[in-house]
Amino acid sequence: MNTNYIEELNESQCAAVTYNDGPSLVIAGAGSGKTRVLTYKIAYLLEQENGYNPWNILALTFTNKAAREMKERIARQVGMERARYLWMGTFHSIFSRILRAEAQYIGFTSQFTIYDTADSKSLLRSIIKEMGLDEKTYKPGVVQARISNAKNHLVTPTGYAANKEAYEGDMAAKMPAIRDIYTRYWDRCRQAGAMDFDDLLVYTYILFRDFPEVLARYRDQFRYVLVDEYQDTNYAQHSIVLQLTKENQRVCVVGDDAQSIYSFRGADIDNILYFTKIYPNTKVFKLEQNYRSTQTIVCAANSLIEKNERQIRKAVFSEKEKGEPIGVFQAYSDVEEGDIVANKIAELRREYRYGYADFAILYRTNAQSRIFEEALRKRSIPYKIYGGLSFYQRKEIKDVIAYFRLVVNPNDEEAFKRIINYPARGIGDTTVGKIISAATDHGVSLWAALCEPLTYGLDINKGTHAKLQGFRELIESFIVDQADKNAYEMGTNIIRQSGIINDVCQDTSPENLSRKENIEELVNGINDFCALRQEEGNPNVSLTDFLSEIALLTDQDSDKADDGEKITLMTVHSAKGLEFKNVFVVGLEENLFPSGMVGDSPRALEEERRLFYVAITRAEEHCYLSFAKTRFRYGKMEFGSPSRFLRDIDVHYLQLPHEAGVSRAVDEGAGRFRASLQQHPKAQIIAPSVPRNLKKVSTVSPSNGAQATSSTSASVAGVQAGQMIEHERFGLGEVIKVEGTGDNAKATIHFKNAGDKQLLLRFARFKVVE
DNA sequence: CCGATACGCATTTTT
DNA sequence: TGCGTATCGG
Repeated sequence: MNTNYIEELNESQCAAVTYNDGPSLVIAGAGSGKTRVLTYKIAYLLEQENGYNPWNILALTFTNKAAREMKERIARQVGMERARYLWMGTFHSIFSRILRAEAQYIGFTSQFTIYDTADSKSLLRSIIKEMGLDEKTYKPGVVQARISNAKNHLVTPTGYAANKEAYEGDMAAKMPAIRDIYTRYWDRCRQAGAMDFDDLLVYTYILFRDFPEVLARYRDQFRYVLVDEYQDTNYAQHSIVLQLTKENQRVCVVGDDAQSIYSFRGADIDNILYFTKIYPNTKVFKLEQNYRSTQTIVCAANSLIEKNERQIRKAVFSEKEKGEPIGVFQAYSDVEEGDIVANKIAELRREYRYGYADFAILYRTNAQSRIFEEALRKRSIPYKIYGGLSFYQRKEIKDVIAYFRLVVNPNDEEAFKRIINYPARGIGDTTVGKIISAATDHGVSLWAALCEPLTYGLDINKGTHAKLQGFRELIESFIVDQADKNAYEMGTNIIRQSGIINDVCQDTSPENLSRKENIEELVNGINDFCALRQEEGNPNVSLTDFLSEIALLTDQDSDKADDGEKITLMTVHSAKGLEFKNVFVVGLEENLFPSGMVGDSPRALEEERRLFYVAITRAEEHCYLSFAKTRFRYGKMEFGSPSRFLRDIDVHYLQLPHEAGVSRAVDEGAGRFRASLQQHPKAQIIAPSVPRNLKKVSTVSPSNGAQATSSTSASVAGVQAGQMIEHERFGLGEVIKVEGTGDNAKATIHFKNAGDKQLLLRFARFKVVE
């Protein structure tokens, strides 16, 4: 069933989809169907006569979510059999896959650890200490940012040391030792068999640069490369894409320069602005019809972004109704701002019968959320907050994961330091310090030093020695276990035998309870993961598999199809790519939005303006802007003035204040309300100790592995095409076909919400619905 | 090795 | 203000 591209796409979309003779740049205005173009384009490439095989296509995104959604949409068009072989994923996940396969070329093993930003900061902190540098001058965060910046520009320690500009910059910042820190950091990561997020890019670049035969292999495989959100790529990403595509020029990048808001993470808007200079034969397509917002919203956003100097000019338009003007609210205080917004939401709900999920409150900084939480809670309006700690960043989870990491890669320094004395086993900082210096003196990993204390001249007493060897034996026993245990069995084992369970179960204080629940949730997660992989036909799911899966996962990904009817509270950054019927952009004050950090940098100011542009263009039907004249910040009352951005929007599209008549509520309660703040949203989805209704997973019983849980397998035997089933994870779906028999029986199922999947019936957990 | 207290500091965060 | 880290005392 070939897609009818002309009918389902508008003219410019269609042109962008069907042009594939050379490099192309698709400038996709907000709400213009960017993802649609990308998915149709890939489908088109697959469906053409003599078209591409799925494994010939590399599609890079920035989030796992985007990759997953796109893959599902493509699967709907060309079928899962083909879609599953596409190379589609984030830069980081695709590159880590390549690096694991080619690890030996660059002196790593395929088990290398991925350090997250906390790991890398912690390593930097200890390096700074070891070097005897002043931690006030060399703040780990600042040092980390500089090193990250260097890596994003593909500057290695050698290059950095030789780089005059960098050194002068460091001198000016009174941090001449950064180049030495960088060198040590680099070596220590290698010693630990670890890469940080930036390294995944740097080493991929180096791999391709230094081993032309490897590059040739991938270049030949990836006959077409597509990149989403190109405005957010950094120099390293740009360079790798160039390595892969310079020769055959089959590359298509999609993005919107007006939505480039991640320069603080190294994104370089010049990549998109000058793409046509790098690929001189680029054909440029502009998607200018906005299908999301009313004309008023689109025009207002246009009038705003027009004030930016650096951009690719385009004329975004909407053919939806004109809509209402953008309302501007002035509040006397931050608290009143919360009241105004909450009241307006209630009013809109009454007037238009909107659901709660149709509303979003967007702010510049996370700190602003509290005021709105309070206002909404006072009125019993349900809401959910995005942001804050992700599941995998919680301390207790990181502790458990550290065990996993050390078992998979004993050289992992950060994991080692984290658990050498957790749970407490009498190995203090002094001992760890000795291990570190012995290890660095001899150029070996901490683990190596621990295993052979004599060889590396570790000066410790008998008792300590015994404790260290006890730890070694513990980890080694886990390493041995790996051979015949799957991730779930390993996980439960480790938690029990390491003493974590005891530690957590000891006291029954409320916050400890949540720690326990989190660990249970993690165990459930491992179980789910194993089950899922088994359903997909991979019987042996190792701890390594689980680790490489979660290293690059973020909270946003664990898409808990949960909480429906709630108002969304989030930063503008995290709202990118989303849309809501009604959007409130709040805190439009100087020094807040635009952020006070922009100083007098025009580039930074323009980025703030783009951020505001992103915020406004999230709205489909109604958009409101608000500011407060006073606001509590850092414990003090501050006076603010309306954001200059309010004047950037053509007044023609605005409905100006409205001295909203809510001032009665003024500052009553401006004091504190911290006591009763709602828990982190994550808490709501954490499994209660009693397993979830559909699920039948025991976190306690041993040896229950991830084998099919009993209740379902009986009904599974007689599954046939045409039946409706309900899967524990994917929900409702229709059986398309069943192939194979016995243990190999496999069903293709079309899920309403999860797309097409092929599941091994032996493991599949679902029941037939009448 | 843990707890209490002091200090400093503070955007945004796709990986 | 309120959190996370640093430091000191038991």
